[in-house]
Amino acid sequence: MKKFKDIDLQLEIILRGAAEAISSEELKNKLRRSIAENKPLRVKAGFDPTAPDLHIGHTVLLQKMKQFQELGHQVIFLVGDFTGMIGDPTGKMQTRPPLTPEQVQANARTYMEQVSKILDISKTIVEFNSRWMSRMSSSDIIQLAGKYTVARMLERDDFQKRFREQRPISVHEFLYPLIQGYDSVALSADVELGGTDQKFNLLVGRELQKEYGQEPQALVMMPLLEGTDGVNKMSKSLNNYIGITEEPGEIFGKVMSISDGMMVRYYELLSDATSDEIRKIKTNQVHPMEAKKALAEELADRFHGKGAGKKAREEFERQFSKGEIPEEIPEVTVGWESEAGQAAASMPLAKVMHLSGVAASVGEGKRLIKQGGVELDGVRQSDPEVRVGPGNYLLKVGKRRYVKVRPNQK
RNA sequence: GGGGAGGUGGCCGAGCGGUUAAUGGCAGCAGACUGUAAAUCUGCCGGUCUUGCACCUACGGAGGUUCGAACCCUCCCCUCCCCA
Repeated sequence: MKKFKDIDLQLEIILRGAAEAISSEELKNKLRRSIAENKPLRVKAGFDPTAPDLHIGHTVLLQKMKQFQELGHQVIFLVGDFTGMIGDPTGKMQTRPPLTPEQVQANARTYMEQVSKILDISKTIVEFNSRWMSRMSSSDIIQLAGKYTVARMLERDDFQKRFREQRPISVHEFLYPLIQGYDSVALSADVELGGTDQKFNLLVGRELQKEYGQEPQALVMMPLLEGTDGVNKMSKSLNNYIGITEEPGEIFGKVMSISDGMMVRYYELLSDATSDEIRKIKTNQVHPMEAKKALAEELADRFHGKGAGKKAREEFERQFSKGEIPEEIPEVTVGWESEAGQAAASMPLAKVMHLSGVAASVGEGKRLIKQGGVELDGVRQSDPEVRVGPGNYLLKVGKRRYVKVRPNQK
């Protein structure tokens, strides 16, 4: 009974969806040896401890880790708590405030909770790079820094660009790739997984492993997932993300709102669909909307358990295909009070909207009414000054926001 | 150590003494069209109310000059560049 599948099958699974591998030849050799020695590969992937709220963009990497795991390899989930103090210079050049050990622990727990939706945690090694980094002395660090040259450091696109444009590069930013690379040494990684934006850092890992007498790790790079806007990479700060802890209906809805082009990409990077199924979608043999619903259902299921997707889908169809009101609507209690704290006979609808949280301000409420975006008990409102007395109301704002208003009168 | 540039609404970026709550772009929101898609078009886009060309808050911070300052002066904080 073989523990590992044969090389070509493994390789095919590993490279599926990957943007680049360095090199597939090396990877193949490592797999061959793994089979021969009946020894799993040590597969490392690093995560930043500052943002414990994962979105589906992060799961591209996690899916890949899961595939390694299912192939019988040892996956190492590395929390870059030490590197977090530096802040990866990729893209933004802001140094981040260092996290306290308690924060790191708390974040790590949250991480694990979310990651367990994809990975088998019991088979995952979780490491913190502070374990070895915080023990390094200044001279150790100087020694580490001595393993790499400035010229090579400047090969990095980001540094090169900033150097050319005479924008600042802090010296400590050079340490980031070195430490990330050293992590591979400390973990004796056979493979490192990362986004394409990590290419330079991953390559440094290979160099350092050579310096420290290890065989360089193979690299598997996954593309960065674009956000729901279809343009920028998915990120919380751009508010174009789909969080994995979001409600199934929310996940379903957000998937439905992406463009058809993005849908194909999401299929390739997130779905368990076979390449044959994906090809059918690409060639329009499936109605794009149907394909999108299937994807939305798959993802809702993944993060909320089997069945959640179907329920979200039914809810979605009721609300949008049939135009019915949703089953579950949040209720908000609103107090009808005048400034003096007395019970008021009536209040502007716009104010009710503000108090119930569907409008950021009374002014915005009026604006929404004026623009025809507000329905009260199914009747579209047009007068921004309408007043309503205390009572139970069903308020609809825009296409999808519903709220039930309950009075709270003293 | 010396010299210079700059900090404006979520972001980018105009304005440089008085109709400036502040041009424009992006993002966002609403409407139309749809498949809650894209593209497109339209409108909105600091807050409050007694809806007035009203009041409050806002152009890094604190003072000052002025009838009046985002715009001028002083001090402070911060960022960046050049020379050494």
